Amino acid sequence: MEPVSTREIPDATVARLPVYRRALVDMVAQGEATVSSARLADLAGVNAAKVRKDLSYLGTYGVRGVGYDVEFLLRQIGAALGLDTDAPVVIVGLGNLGQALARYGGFTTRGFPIRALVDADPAKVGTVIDGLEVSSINDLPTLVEERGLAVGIISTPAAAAQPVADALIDAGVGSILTFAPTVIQVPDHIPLRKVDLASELQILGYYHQRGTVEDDRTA
Amino acid sequence: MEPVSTREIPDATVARLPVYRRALVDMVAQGEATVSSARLADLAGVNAAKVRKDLSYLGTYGVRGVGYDVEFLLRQIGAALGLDTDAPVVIVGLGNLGQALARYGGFTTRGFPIRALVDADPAKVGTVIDGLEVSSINDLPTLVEERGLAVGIISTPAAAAQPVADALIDAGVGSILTFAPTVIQVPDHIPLRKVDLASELQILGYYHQRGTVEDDRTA
DNA sequence: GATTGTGAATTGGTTCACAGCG
DNA sequence: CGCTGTGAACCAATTCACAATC
Repeated sequence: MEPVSTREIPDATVARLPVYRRALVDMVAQGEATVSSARLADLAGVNAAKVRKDLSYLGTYGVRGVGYDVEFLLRQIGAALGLDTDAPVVIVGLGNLGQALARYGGFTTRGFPIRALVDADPAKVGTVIDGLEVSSINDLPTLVEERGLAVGIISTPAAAAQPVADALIDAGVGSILTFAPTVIQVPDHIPLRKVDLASELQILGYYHQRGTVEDDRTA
Repeated sequence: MEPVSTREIPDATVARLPVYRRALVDMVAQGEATVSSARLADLAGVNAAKVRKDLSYLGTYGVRGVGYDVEFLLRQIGAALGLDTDAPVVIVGLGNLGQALARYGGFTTRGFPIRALVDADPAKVGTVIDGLEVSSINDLPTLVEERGLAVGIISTPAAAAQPVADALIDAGVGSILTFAPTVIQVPDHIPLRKVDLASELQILGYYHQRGTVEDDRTA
């Protein structure tokens, strides 16, 4: 039994794999059979050397003088990302954002079906969003067990985020994606990603200002 | 007239400034007057050396043996991020996500008021979301001029994202935040940030798999 | 005595450039 | 001949560790 992927893949590479993956999905749809690093780089918005180095961490799957087999590469990337098996998702916090995420098709499409919705507000518990009934946060342990929930999405206000994260981890959820505008602490073995909408705008603000500020002396 | 901030701030530092900023806002609310790099590091989920180095790019604002003045530091970070002046936002694409963003309070709070909503679907044009009337994409140039729109948020399907980005830039919008699951190309002088929900989950998938995979040989 | 500010060391990531191979 | 795979060179970011100084 070979392990599916043995080597360590650098973080920066891991973060680009989904982008390559999407480009490859499009290429399959177009019926293209092989792809060069230059072409894939173009579709992914990076340079060709980076594509080759990134892919080399997965294995030596290219053919010199030819390129990479599109379908094969797609499977390898999928395997590296663990997309072979579904990872059911629970969304906690059904405000504007949480409800939008619940209805958003993009997740379910590949490997991340939304299988539970949870909110602290008793008025929301029992309502149905996009065909799923909203549960109480107290039911998390049962839900995780019964539905095999693997990923928790936190879309609560900042104040609730840390207790919710704790509850998710206690209940057995294995990784967390948070939209709450606050820092949350999780044990080392729990992968955590953070999407912070307000921060994104502020970062843009910096570069915008930099670009538009007149030079003091135009010497 | 000194320029507000002259030196180049590293990208990684810029991305952390909003996090420090939020911690400082909380501290002001708690009435704390000074903060050490260690404490701020704790609140921001990073280490103290990083905080000191990051802040040193803004200027030498600390006092040895004491720490940083909370309010003063907050103002300096705000200035570095260009938060002194509002940057009105237009949201293009009012599906689930776009509508949720339109109603999401988090933006408006600090410096990024949502001032226009745009959708390609004629059935949506003229409807009102959270007090704002939805406009046609053809009206972008007029809207940008009349409302001083500075930031465009793209929450359209992938296929529409590039033309929408082009239209935003043509109309004079200065920076772009995109949620569309595709690569977009913009001229060098336009700051662009990308939030990709499906990718985030896939990245989590990698680390989850890594952590949970049994070692081949448990030697 | 406490805590900053920062050179120096280290680590991680990107890019170059070319040998290797189909 | 074309394109990959990868050492080597380069650059950016992080961390260390300690002198400066309130």
